[in-house]
Amino acid sequence: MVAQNESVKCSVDAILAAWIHIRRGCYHQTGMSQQKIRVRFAPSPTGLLHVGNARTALYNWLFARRTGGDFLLRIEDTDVERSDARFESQLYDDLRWLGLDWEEGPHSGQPNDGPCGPYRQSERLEIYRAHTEQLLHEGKAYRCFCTAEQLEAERTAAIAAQQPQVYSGRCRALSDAESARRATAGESFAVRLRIPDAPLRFDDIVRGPVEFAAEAVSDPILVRSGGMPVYNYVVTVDDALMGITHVIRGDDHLSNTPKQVAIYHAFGWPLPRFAHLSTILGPDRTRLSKRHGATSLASFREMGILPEALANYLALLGWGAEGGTRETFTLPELTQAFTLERVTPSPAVFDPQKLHWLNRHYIKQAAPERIATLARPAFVQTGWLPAQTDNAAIEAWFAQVVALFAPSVDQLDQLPQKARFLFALDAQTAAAEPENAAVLATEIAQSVLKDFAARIAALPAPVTPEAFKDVMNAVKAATGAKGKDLFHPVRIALTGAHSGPEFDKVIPLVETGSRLPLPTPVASVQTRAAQSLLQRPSA
RNA sequence: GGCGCUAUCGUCUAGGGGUUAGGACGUGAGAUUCUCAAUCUUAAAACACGGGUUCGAUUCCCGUUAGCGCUACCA
Repeated sequence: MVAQNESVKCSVDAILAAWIHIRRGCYHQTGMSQQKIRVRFAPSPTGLLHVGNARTALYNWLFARRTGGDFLLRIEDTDVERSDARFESQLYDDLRWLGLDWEEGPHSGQPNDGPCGPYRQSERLEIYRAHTEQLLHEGKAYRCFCTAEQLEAERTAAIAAQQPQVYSGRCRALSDAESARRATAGESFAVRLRIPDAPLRFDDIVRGPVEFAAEAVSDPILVRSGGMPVYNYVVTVDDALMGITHVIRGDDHLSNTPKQVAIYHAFGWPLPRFAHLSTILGPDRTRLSKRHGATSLASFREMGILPEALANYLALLGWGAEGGTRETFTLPELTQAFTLERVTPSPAVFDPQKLHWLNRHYIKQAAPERIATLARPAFVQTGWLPAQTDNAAIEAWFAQVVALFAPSVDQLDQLPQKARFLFALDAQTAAAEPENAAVLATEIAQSVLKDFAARIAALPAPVTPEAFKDVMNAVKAATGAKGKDLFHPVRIALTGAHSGPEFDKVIPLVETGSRLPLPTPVASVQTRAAQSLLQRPSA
C-alpha cells in the first residue's frame, strides 16, 4: 500500500531514471538490430526439478547451442511463500548434472551474472514498478478499484449465464482525475492492462498460427493491490528486457500467451517467437506428477540413471529426428540434429522401460571406472567396501565386479543386489529357497555336491577357472551328471542361485576377493563348496 | 460452462493425396548358454469416429468424441 502510493506520486524523472538504468545494462539486447538468438529457462525454486521442466531446459539449451545463441537462466521467485533457496542451488546441480550450462543467470560466472541482471525476479521489483508507471502514464493501463467481492460476483454470474468470464470494465471508464483522486485518497487498487478490441495473434513454432479473441483475455491484472506484479507481467517484462528472441516453454502457458502478447504490444516491443512444448503424461495419460513415482532429476540420479541416458530419452520424448530411425544421441549429436520445427505437438507418455533401455546402452558405453565410482557409495553403505579408496587392489577388483554385473542392470542402484552373493552368501537361506530346494533335493544333486566339494577341497589355494573346469569334468565323469543336473547344484552352492553370470568370470572374482582385506570377507570357492555340504535337506 | 491445444502399433515416433504405413521400446517365438542377462534372427501390433474436397484421403477442410491446459489480485 505504502509503496504503491509512493510510486503513484513518482515523477516522470523517476521513470526515466529507471529506463536509463535498464538501457545501460542491456542496451545491445534491446536494440532492434540484434540478431543473436537468446533463449531462457525460467523455473520457480519451489520444488525439485522434474523431468518435464528438465526437458524444457534441454530443448532451450539444445536450440541455443545449435544456433550459436545464448541460454539464460532466470529464477522466478516472486512467490516468496513457496520459494526456497535450497531448491535454487539444487536446481543448478541438477542442470549441470544433465550436462547443461548457461551464459547468463545466477552463478553464470560472469560479473553481475551477466549484462541483463539481476536474474532473480525478487531482485527486479524496481524495474517492474518503473514499467507500470510508464504504462499508467501513457494510459495503456489503468487503476482498478473493484473489490474481490465484486469480481467474484461477476464471475459467478458469467458462469451461470454460460458466458466467458470477462472483466466488466467498470474501472476502465474512470476518468484520470477520478482515478488519481481515489488513489491519493488511499483507496487500494490493482493495475489492469487496457486491451484493444482486436484479436491477439502469434505464430507458434510447434503449433502454427494461434488466435485468441480479445474478450477471452479481458483486461488482465498486471499488479495486485498489494503492489506485487503478477507472473504474466513480470515474465513478459523480463523476456523483453533480456532480449529473449524465442520463448520455449510448456504448453500450459499457451493460454497465457495472448495476455503476454498484449503486454508486448502495449510497450511497443517486438514479439519473440513462441514454441510451446507438449505435456509429459504418466501411464494413465494424466499429467506426470509425483503420483506416478519418481519424477525429479535428483531421484533419477540417485537410482543410477546416467545423465546422457536421461538427456537422450528426454530429447526423444516430444521430438523426432529426421528420418526417424535413429534412437541414440549424445548431447553433442543432439545439438547437431535438434530443430524446433521437428518438435511434436501432441502430449507424450513417459516410458520408464525405454529410459532403462537407453540407460543400459550408455552403461555399456561408459568407462568401467566411471561406473565403479558411481556405484561405490552403495557398496560402502552395505558395509561391503571400505569407505577409503586408498587400496588399489580393492578398487581394481571392484571395477571388475561392476563390469561383470553392470550390463545386466537397468539402473546402477540394482548393482548391490546383483553382486550380493559375493559378499553375503547365506547357505542355509539359499538352500531353503523353493526353487533351489527342489534342485538340491534330488539324489543326483547330492552326489554332485559331495564329489564337487571333495575335489575342490583337494585343490591348491587359489582356484583357477581352468582348475574349476577340470573339477567339473571330473565330477561329470564320476557322477554321470551333465548339463543342468551338474551345473545347477554347483551354482547354488557357490552363488546361492541357479542362474547368474558365467563361472569363468565368477570364479576369479570370488578368489581374488577372498584374499582382499574387505570389511565383509568374501568367502573363497573352497569355503563355499565346504559349506554346501551342510545344506543337505535331510541328513 | 467458456476459450484453447492435441489425436499413426500398448508406448515414443517417421511418413505423407496413390506406400507392403518405416524405426525404436515393450511383448511372443527361435538361435546361443549349465542358467539368467546380453546378443542375433523373427512374428504380432497403428492412421479415433463421421461428413466433405478429390479420380483417389490415413494425409487437406469441417464436425463429433476423447484427453489435456487455461479460465485467479497462483506461478
